[in-house]
Amino acid sequence: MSPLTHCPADTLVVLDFETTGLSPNQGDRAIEIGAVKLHRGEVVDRFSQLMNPGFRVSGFIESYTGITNGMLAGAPGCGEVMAAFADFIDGCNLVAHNASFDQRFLDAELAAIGRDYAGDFVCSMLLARRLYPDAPNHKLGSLVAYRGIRHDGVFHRALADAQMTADLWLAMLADLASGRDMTTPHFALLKKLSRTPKAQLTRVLASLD
DNA sequence: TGCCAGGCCCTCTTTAGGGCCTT
Repeated sequence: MSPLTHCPADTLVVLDFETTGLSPNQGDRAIEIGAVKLHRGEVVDRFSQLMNPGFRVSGFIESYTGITNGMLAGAPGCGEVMAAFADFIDGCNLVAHNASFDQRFLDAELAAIGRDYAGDFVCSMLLARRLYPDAPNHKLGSLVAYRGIRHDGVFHRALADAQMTADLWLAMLADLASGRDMTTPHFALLKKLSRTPKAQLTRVLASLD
């Protein structure tokens, strides 16, 4: 059976975690997952859920995310939420901003419940560094402003950040498609571009023409 | 008591160091 049997190749999930800190290896856990499922550039589904990590989050995290210990007290545990999320992604390819961060938490939280995923990860930040080298910086909020993407002013909440990342992804796809036949998702191509050394980028982009 | 991430990228590099980005 193909790993993408349940999730077509032209469907991908853009996701974002809010967490208790920076490293699952240091005991940090996820506290919120938000995701937008895109099919041929259109939003077809969303996933948004707080989850209780089993301990109190720091004041910094409460302030940074707006997610309070009170909000988490009534939330389901990480295992229950992540099981549902594993069903949601179900073989889809995945996109996140600074994907190495979200991938670490996805790996850790799914491993904790004996689940896995089959899709491939691409990092929107690495791709943005290639496509927008003149941006002030490559933080998600800065890129959204740089590219003129509309948003609702909510930052550092999982679904809002996932939606902005999805919009940034589609904007980058549109910029790449300018003058090119890019009617298909080209997920593998975008992953290749995001990891192309700077010195080779011009040649790779030229190969698309 | 003090410390505590990790992958990618650039450069004053490659026998390394430091900034960026995520919470």
